[in-house]
Amino acid sequence: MSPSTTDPAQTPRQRYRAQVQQEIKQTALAQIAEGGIEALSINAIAKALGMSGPALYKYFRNRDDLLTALISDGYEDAAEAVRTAAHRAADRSPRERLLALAHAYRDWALAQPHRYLLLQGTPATTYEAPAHTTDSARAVMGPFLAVLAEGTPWPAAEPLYDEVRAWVTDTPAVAEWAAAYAPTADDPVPALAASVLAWSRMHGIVNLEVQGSFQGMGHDSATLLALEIGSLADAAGLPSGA
Amino acid sequence: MSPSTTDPAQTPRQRYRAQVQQEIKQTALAQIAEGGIEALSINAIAKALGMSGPALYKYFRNRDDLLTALISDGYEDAAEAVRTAAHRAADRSPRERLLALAHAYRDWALAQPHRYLLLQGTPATTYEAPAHTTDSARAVMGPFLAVLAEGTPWPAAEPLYDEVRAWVTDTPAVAEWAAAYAPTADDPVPALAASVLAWSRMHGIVNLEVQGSFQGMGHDSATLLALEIGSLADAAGLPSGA
DNA sequence: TGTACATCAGTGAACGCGCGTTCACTGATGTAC
DNA sequence: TGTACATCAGTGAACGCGCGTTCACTGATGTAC
Repeated sequence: MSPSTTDPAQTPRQRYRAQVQQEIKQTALAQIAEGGIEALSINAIAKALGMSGPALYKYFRNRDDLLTALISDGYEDAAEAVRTAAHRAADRSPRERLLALAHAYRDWALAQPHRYLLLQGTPATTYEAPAHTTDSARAVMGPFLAVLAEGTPWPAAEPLYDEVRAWVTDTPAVAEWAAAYAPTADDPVPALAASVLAWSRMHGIVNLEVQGSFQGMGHDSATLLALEIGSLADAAGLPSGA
Repeated sequence: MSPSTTDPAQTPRQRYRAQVQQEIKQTALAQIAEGGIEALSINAIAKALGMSGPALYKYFRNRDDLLTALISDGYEDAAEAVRTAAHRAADRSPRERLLALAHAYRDWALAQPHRYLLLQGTPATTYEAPAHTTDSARAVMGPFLAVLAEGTPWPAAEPLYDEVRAWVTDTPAVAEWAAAYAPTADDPVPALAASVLAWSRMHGIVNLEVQGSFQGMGHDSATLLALEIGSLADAAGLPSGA
């Protein structure tokens, strides 16, 4: 939320510029929170900030540029939230750490649903997702991989192994990513497969919750998440002892 | 897709009216397929059909009305697809039937992603979901419940039971729904809890796939779905024999 | 320290656009007697 | 069977609106000598 609060290497002008840019993004988020992506309007933001419309073009090349920045920020922020949870739970058991990560992600999503939907909601067709989105998603997923690398191969997940292995060998970026987050594992495939499972289970729950689809089904999603991620942890052989 | 193709009880005028209404909806879907919900425009539809803009107001009160109709149709169609799969797999084992339902749902979603996103994508904030949406979702979920009712209570899912039980007792519509799809079960709660799990697992996978989030993770979602729903079937005690 | 110049944030007018929606109307189709 | 009337699909003009974006500009801030 507050990157580079004060960087002494910046000139006053640069600092001012960064600050206004930040204000624009915040106002944009407020608008999206209220009316969805379609409510994001350059002119309306300018008005809210007491500027003329064209002034914003000094800060963002166009509407898509602004949207891209918001999405990037969102991924970074989510990754940060997950990373923080990982640090805080560092001395707990792997099983508990995995649960902590999942709950942190959910909490982040629920605290600012509009931002979550910016990342996971319907992709705007006009807007072309930049390539680095994939990297950003991996930054969020990384800590999950790291924990799951402490587990053991898992017979039931084997059908996925071939595909996941092909993925790793075909995509250098993935190999690097796996090496970064699961450096001790001699074969990252089982942990990667487990990560994909964790990812889809977690998003299944959080998506439905954020979109309100669970309103008609009276249950606490936290319980559901604990159950699903917990059973995954067990299946993946994550130690639960202290 | 083609409700009431020819109903002899209708006057010619009514038939014509129904047909034009159908054409409008089809054109609307085509536009959404191409440019997302924000591309849905009364005027553009009229143009595509060779009519003047205001003519559409003879068929739909306004834009939201049309959108509501599209969503209703979508739910009905999805429910139909799931029901068909249930009938076709009627003589297979419960486990295989559950898998068939899930795959049918996924297939439906992948065949027309824009329609799926209409139901499961980001809710348009301007658009207020009508109450009967919940009923429609239940019509899709029903067959899953019916199959899962053939399973056995499942210790690991017990944390959910209390919440689900409260849901059933507090909501008459849910009790009715459960009675309709799981009539033989003396306690529908375990099957309901299992349904919620199936629902979230399935949507986790399908959502991510439809939104393209899985592009960067090279695996076949069908495998993933089979794995996740299969393990759920096992855990829920669904017989797999013929 | 003072002057000349460059940078750059922000303005106001203007562009063309497509949107949803209303209104009074025309003319064809169907209905009642 | 023919005539008078009602229904209703569709039109064209018009409404006000907000949008993204461009352009030539002003005036303040910063920089170089």
